[in-house]
Amino acid sequence: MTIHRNALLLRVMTAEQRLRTLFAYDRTNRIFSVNLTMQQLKVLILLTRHDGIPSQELTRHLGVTLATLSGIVDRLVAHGYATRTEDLHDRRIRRIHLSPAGREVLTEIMDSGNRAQQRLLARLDDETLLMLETVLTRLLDAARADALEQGVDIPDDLESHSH
Amino acid sequence: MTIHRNALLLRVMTAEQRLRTLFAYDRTNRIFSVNLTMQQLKVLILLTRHDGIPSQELTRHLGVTLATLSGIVDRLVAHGYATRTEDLHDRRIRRIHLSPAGREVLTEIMDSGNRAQQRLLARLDDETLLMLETVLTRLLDAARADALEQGVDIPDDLESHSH
DNA sequence: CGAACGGTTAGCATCACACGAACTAACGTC
DNA sequence: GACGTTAGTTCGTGTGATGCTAACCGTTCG
Repeated sequence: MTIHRNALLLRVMTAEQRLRTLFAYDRTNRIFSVNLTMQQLKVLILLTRHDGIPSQELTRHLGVTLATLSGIVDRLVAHGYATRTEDLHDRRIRRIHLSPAGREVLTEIMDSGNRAQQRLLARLDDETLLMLETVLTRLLDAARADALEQGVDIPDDLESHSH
Repeated sequence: MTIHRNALLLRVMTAEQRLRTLFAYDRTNRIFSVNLTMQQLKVLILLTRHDGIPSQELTRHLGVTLATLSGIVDRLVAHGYATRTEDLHDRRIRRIHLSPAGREVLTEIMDSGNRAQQRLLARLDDETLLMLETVLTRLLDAARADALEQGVDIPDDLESHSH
């Protein structure tokens, strides 16, 4: 049983990998049209998981000084992708937030294969779609259980939608 | 029927989006540790779909001159991420190839949520895994049909494994 | 009040990219 | 073979982003 299960897991992961390969490198990806540097992208990614993070903490994640980070954030703010606010309890602290435009551009970059994938979904018969829905629902349940075990934050919309 | 199907498609896509959100912004992503600029990353992405592409075509995709591209490729070659070869029929033409190291780093960047995803798969019961396998197989079939219709190249390992 | 802290600014250096110009090798046509 | 065109590389120049240290200012805390 375990051997069969391992083979099954492997088959699933291999198939997934292949699909991902097909989608991941879509050259219509937003990354080709957006004007972001790597450090800017890294900050945006960090803000997705830690919106409102203080600058000091960002410097630790990025491994740069406050002076450098200040410049990076300046330029993100100038692009409209991030905003700065003062901490409520300590006015020295600047909290850096992802702006709606920043979130949007990041979503577009990360959703690189979405359009192609939607084309594929439209080709599936209803039975397969229902199966996929079941699987995804169980995966989301597993994700929530996993997150609980890891003590990891779950995005609000994920959590509120479970009920 | 169509209304039901549309609702089903929407549910599937929404669930997928949620899962993707969970995985996409993992800050252990290789992107935080690799020393690549955006233009270099773009070239690597392009090479994944068009390995051995002539320089001239790369300039069109990137929207830069040959002089600029030459520098970018120089640095990718220096990093060990790409190689240059001469075209077999026209010795003026340089074909740019993704190196194994280049492919590896790109795979690591794109597979940002892979470890977390494997943890989730291990939580699924066999029935769900079998359903997932069926779905993925059908998705791959759809992908191949889609690619044929679009006249798009399929990576060799995808094609050879269908038989 | 003074020391410590968080963030910003200025100055400087480096790197990558971007372009046009110049150059060389290669190709195709006459 | 001569010639015009093409593909790519190199060079020089300029720009922007990043990276650091030092100085500065406002804020916090003992």
